[in-house]
Amino acid sequence: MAVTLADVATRAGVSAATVSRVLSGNYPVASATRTRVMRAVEELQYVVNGPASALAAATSDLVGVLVNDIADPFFGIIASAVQSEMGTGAQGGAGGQKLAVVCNTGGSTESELTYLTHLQRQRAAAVVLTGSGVEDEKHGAALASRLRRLAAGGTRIVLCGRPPLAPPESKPREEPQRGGPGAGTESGTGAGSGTGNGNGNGSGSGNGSGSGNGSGSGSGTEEQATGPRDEEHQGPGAAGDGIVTIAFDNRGGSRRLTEHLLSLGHRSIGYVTGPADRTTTRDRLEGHRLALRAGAPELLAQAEQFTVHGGAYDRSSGYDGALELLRRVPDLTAVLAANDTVALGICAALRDQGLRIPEDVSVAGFDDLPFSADASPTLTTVRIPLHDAGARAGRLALGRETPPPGGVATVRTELMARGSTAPPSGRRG
Amino acid sequence: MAVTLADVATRAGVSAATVSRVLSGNYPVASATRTRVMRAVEELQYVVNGPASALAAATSDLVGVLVNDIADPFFGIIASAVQSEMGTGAQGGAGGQKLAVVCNTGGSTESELTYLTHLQRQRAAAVVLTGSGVEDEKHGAALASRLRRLAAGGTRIVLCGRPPLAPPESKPREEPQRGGPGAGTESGTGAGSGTGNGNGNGSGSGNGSGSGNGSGSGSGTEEQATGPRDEEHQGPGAAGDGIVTIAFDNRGGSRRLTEHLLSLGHRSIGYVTGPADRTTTRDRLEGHRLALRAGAPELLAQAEQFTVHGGAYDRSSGYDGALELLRRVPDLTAVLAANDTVALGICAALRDQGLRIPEDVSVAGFDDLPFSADASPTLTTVRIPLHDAGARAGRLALGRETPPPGGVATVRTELMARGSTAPPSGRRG
DNA sequence: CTGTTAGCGCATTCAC
DNA sequence: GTGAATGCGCTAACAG
Repeated sequence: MAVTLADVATRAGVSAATVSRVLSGNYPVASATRTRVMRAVEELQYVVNGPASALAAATSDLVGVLVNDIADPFFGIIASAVQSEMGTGAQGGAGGQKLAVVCNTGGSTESELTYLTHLQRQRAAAVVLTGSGVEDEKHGAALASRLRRLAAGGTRIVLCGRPPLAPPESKPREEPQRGGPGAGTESGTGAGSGTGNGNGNGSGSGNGSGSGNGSGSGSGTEEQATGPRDEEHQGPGAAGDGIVTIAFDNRGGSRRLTEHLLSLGHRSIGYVTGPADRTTTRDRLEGHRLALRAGAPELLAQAEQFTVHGGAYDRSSGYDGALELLRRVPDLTAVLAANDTVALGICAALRDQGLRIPEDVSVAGFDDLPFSADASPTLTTVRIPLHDAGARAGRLALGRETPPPGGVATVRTELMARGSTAPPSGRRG
Repeated sequence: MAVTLADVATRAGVSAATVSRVLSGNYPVASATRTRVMRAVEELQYVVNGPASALAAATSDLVGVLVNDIADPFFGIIASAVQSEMGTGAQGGAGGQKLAVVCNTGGSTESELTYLTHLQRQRAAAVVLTGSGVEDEKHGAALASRLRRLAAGGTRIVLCGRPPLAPPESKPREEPQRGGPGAGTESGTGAGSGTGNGNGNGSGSGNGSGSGNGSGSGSGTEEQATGPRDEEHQGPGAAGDGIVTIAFDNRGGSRRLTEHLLSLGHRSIGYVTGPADRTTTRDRLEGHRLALRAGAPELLAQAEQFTVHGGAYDRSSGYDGALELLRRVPDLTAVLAANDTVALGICAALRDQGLRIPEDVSVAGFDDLPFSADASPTLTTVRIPLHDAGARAGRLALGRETPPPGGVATVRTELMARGSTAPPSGRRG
């Protein structure tokens, strides 16, 4: 059915072994025969049989990039960046080329596992998981074990945009995804939940670097291992298993965003979250609550009433959420969105209700996707260096960059204050 | 290094063949042994070796989806739809599962070819090429030959969102990508058209089908082969080589859009195109010109002055293009964009110039991406059923749907008249 | 229904 | 430098 190595060999008057050597390039071959072989390859339009090659060599050139929603530019940008790093193989020839393929899980845990299985079947060279993970204990365990098995099999694993894996054996108690016990992760999930009030952050005292971290939030720091430095030698999911992660400082960014609103004078701030069980959703909400606790603790009591749990990171989630918020809190002066896309939906809903942005209500998103700067009004949001993060993930996947200490790096996020936020101004008559 | 079929076999006390049979599922096996094998698989955490399997079976479960820009929702939506069709294998088990992976070419021809090579290496089950193709004669030939070779090797090829391949030997003269000379189906396009006005329809006389070509070459019709029915048995790229294509009626949609503007009273209409060498760019521009020819022929003379050739399908292309247009034509009353993203850039530029939309200048996009309906003002555009088209492409790729007659189907596009277009109104004082 | 026997196409030892 | 073996892990005929 197809031309094989042997065909090329006969055509070139050499042995199959020689052809193989010429093709792989990493072996001394007389330039005379080399050209002869190359010519035969050309003439026969020979294309290596991947499976056979992979079987014999026990390696593949596939690099999988898992994304939650391929129609969302957030992932597109990351995936594109990852892939941009693949082309530049060390070898000039087609030798070191890796094939970056993106797999769309749609945010489904089963789909995620299925893709991982496929990738494992193909003996993928690396796998990059992007975006928020699902906070399900069972899935978390299944995912972690499969990932570790993959890593053990030689596949490089990179987490990009989600927290590091929970440690293997440490009996997970309440915070499957989070760091060790010491980590004052009050917040962990919890925060998100109810008013989370009362509880002055467990970590309280001991800054516990962990999440709680009232203060400047250590999160902002680039290149810093997320794991509690002061506790063990290496944080959770540390280099031990070779799985490296590039986390986003969602919490810190979210916190700064709310501080921005607070400083503008807002005291009636709504929040439309992302899907309930996602790490990103939780982190951003936590950041918001942290800012409230620090800057306007009196708002914490009713926090839950000002929070609508959106079902997805999409436009309609924002649209419906805004409507619901308006119903609950007629005198709302600002709304925070799970991300930029949700923010756009919120804007649409507000406009449909005859409200002006930002005169009547301020709106802010998260991510700073390209369209945010062009929206009308321009959207205040939190910028995540998605491209840089993706590119780094790509390099890490290729082993072209040394992993950060502890196996975890957190990229900084930046507040982008733009036209959609302004001081509240005693709305409508 | 890894557990193999043989390991599972011994563990289960059966032969490797039996294990293989239960795993592939398509063979009678005693349910007793089946469960025994399954248990062994579980216990050993066995995962099939893809390369070995593919080598032995001479088939793979990979389906490649090539896109020009993964960060663009246009492609994300199509890719997502394609992939949504993969899951539902006929078999209940993990048997029929195909792995849809998307490959980001970045619009580069070399990259496109490279990915195709990789996919050919992997003996992909199918390949779906989405979005506009590059109008380069040399590349077109290289691409066509590689595609045909792939098809010959058993890989199903589906073109989605681009015109069918040019016929193999027919010496391409001026229109490498286009159908035969006879193609007179103009009606297609015009038909749906709004005002359906006079429609001079160039086809009348000369109809050179070529670029200038008044004649539209039947884009509009759904399910109709693009190729000239009346000429040969099958049009270009017809089922002959097994390559099936789902084309978008870009020309017809664009034409209707311009007719909409014309009927609103606009006579000073600018156009910011997409990249110069793309089929989509050309088709949309042609539709625009067709509408002008039919509805306002006097504008044709200066058409080129009203046209800015954008460098990409992105925001900045629109921003810069609008500025340039304003410079050339101060009294511009409307601007058409290559697509929605470009339109947003145009809107931003206009606003930055103190112009109101649509009071001062009307703007329209193309594609009707999700954000277009939420833009402010809501964006007039042309809707392409991207999801449906992608899903169909997916089914075709899996062989789960019979190809359209002639191997080519054209999906209809629909004018979405919204808030960004209005009658011109003697702008600014 | 299940075990045996052959390769699938290529990358590697080894000899020469 | 190059050719001749060997086996990667699995599937697909054949037997039984």
